[in-house]
Amino acid sequence: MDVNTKMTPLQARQFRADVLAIVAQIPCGYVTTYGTIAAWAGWPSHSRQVGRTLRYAPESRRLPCHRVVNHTGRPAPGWQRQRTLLAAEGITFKPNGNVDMRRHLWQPPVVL
DNA sequence: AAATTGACGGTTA
DNA sequence: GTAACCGCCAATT
Repeated sequence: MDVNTKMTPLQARQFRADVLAIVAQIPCGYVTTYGTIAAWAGWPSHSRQVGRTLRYAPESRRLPCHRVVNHTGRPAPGWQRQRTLLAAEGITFKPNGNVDMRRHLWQPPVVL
């Protein structure tokens, strides 16, 4: 689709669905970033919308949304429990409290 | 309609 | 390593 035009409501609905589907694929012990998810969903400049989607994502989906951090490895602001959940999966942190992205960053499989 | 906000990304100093 | 910016865009005020 045309990435230079505003999202139609239909596209926004599809985007949110794609975001949730991608999050569901993040393996245990790994994390990915908002920007990565946005790009794989087909809207590379919509990383903020990924964050909004996950914030409003219902618990009933039981998605591993704690495995999504920003590009510096910083956990979501105002959600202290996320760090506990990540640590329980074996995620290691840098001295500054961010996720060690070099070890745990997951990227969706490249389509050849 | 205009300004602000935010679970963000990237560059520069 | 940190901090200050700038770009981004739907939702909210």
